[in-house]
Amino acid sequence: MVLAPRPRVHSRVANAELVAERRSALTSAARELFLRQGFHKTSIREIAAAVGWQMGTLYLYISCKEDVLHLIIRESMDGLTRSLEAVPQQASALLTLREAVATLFRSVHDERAAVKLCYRESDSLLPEHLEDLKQTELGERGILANVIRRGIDQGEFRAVDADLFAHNIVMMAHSWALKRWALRGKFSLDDYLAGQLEFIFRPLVASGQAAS
Amino acid sequence: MVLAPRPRVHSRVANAELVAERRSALTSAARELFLRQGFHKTSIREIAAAVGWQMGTLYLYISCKEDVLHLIIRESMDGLTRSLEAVPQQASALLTLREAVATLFRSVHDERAAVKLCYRESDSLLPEHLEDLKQTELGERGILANVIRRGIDQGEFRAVDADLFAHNIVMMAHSWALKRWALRGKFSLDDYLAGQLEFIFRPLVASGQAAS
Amino acid sequence: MVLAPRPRVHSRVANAELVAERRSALTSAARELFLRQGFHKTSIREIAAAVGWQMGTLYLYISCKEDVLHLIIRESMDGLTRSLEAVPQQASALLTLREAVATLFRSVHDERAAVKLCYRESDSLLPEHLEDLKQTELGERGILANVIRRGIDQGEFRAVDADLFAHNIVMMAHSWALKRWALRGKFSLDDYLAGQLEFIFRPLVASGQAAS
Amino acid sequence: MVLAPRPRVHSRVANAELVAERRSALTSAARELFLRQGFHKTSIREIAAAVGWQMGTLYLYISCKEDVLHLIIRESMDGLTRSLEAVPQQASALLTLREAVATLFRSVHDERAAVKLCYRESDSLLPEHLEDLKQTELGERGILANVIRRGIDQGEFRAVDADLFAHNIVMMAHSWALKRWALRGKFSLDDYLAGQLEFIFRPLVASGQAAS
DNA sequence: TATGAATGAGTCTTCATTCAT
DNA sequence: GATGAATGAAGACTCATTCAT
Repeated sequence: MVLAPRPRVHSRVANAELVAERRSALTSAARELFLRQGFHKTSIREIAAAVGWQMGTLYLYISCKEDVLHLIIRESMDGLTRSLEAVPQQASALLTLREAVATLFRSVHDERAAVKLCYRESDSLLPEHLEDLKQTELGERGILANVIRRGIDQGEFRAVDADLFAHNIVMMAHSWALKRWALRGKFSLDDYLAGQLEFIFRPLVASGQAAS
Repeated sequence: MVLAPRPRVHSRVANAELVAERRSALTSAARELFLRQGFHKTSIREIAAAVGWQMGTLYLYISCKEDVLHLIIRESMDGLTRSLEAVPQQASALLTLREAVATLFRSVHDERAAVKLCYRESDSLLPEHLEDLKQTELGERGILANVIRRGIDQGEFRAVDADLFAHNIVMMAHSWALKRWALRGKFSLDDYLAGQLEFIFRPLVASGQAAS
Repeated sequence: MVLAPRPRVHSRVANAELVAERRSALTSAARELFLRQGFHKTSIREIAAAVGWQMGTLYLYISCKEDVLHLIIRESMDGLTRSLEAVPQQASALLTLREAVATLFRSVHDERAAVKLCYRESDSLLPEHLEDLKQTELGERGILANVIRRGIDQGEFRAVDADLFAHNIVMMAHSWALKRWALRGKFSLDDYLAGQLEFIFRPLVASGQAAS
Repeated sequence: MVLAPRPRVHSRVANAELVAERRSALTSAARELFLRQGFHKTSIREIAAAVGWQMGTLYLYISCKEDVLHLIIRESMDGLTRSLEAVPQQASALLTLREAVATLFRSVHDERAAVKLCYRESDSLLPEHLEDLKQTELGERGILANVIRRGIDQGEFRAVDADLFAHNIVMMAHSWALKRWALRGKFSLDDYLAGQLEFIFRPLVASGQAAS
């Protein structure tokens, strides 16, 4: 499959280091604003003020408001993917998957602001940025699905639908960011992880006893 | 627990029947617009035009733009709750839950437009309307959790965390609306339901064999 | 030849009389501003202030800044065409042409503001409005050319190129508006008309003596 | 009459040769842009990019955007004047005028881009630059008027108003640049020249037969 | 001489809401 | 109960120009 090249955000400034530095300041200021008041209710002026820039300076580093959202989301999603890819592939698919799930949950927890933004504001993204986001998410799911497939091949796991299973795991992680209001108070992140691991491994391991 | 009274949308028109009739026309026109282009990108003018009203008329039946969103979401969510409450409580918790899950998935499928709106635009709701939405969702989860608890009490189910389990089921349903782009093409609704039932009942029934 | 339908300026207001009245106030205020400071240097805010409206009100009657320019130009050009069409067709082509030229010069004098705008700002017009302007100008030229052709057919005029001749007459008229700085001081409008009539009829009448 | 000294465009660079060379590159790049999209719709950034300079470099050779327009227009108009002045003064005023008209038409054809700019954008010029342009145009008209006056004095031409006549000739030339859309398709430049010569000499020569 | 990041006032346009009729 | 013209603050984005390096 030929993937479209990942979309780039245009900058009027040539110096790549400077661009990276400035954009980092930009995203961390804007992320907070977007999360607090949403993309549409945040004005470009507020963003500039939050970073401490003038309006014109802002537009040296982006070309439209949507770019800011894209930068925030991409930064988080890429970090999340990298964490997942960094999980070492152990001989045991089960142990690998356990580690991957824990990593995923923790990353989503760290990036919960961005994850919420993805669900709330993805329709504000430019089409190519939305497509990029979808591909990234499919990539993450794919990493999990591959571990599951390996476990099935190795006889560790029952022959479940790996894609659907991976989808469920991703949604478990995302819902920690999306539904904190419904979970927080009852669960800490570790509680939540432990609880969900039970539901993940119970249907996966043949004997019915979850890995502990 | 004392619940806040459900918020009402103020109307300048006295005749309750007329109000209901007009609002029904309003929501069905607006739902489509909101889904297609989002709440913020849809102007109140477009909505009026879509229903065939003048601007002034619109404001006889609502008091602000956010009311329209609330009306749409509440209508769908209430319908969804009613469907779930209508599922008959059979002696077997397992059969009851099966039926409830199927009902939930099908309702979410029918109301997928509104479900997407809930995730995308819930921050555009007025605070009291958002709170109402959350309570409604907790109510749905509670219905499922109660069936699960009954199953546990009756010895049909393993002693899982009923709330967390119910939460997972709700997210499975919602993700059918939220992630159609990632599932459609691989699954029909029935495929999806069948696949997820496997994952639902496998960890629930003691022997490890899913109900079929 | 099939002409494109004349472009209409969209208005959000239904009442046609009101639209006409408001637009008349609009154009007379904007004409002066555009003439004094040019289209680009005149802000839409200034226009609104000059008519005594709020910004929103302005956009009830036009849909973009370019519409204002178009309204001004079309109003003048249409008036000019009507004046020319109103010149009675006498038996003598020569007398008819004399009258038409005088009418044209006087109309251009009256509408000199708009004529200057046409030359200066025509590139600011929307493409369809520019095309409309060109057609209108060709129409005016055509009226003169037809009289000339009739004179040739009737043996009153020498067999000149009627289109080119009409073009020259139109440019004589327009240059009264365009080059006042180069003519005024030396010529009054009547002087200018008398002088140009000499140059118009000298090459036209066979014997060489201009009509007086 | 004492003329104001011709306005100079200020440059921060001392080396006169370098300035001339750079400005030549500047005007040829900007002329095209201005003609294609107009003065106001062309940004100083686009101009810099078209010449291949940085923003700062541009401002070493001009002091404001209007200077660029002035440089373009003055360059063309001066060339046009020089062409006209280079026409040899033959004994026959008629032959001299013929040659001058042909030269004028051809120069305007070559410089039609700049001529259009003069009419469209002259109001964007700084006042002193506009005045300079007017003086230049009056100078051109004066050259023609002088030939006509000589012809009258020598008894070759009828006693017409030389200034008005010269004005008409200039407008004939300019309208080739301004109204190509209305003439092109019917006339080549040579056709147009031949046709207009007829109208020029017919009222000028006593007997009524045009010079051929 | 050349660079290029920074400035900040300014641009056109939109839109939720009101109220006299 | 219905109308629809009017409001005016707010929106995103541009751009000629400068100045420290």
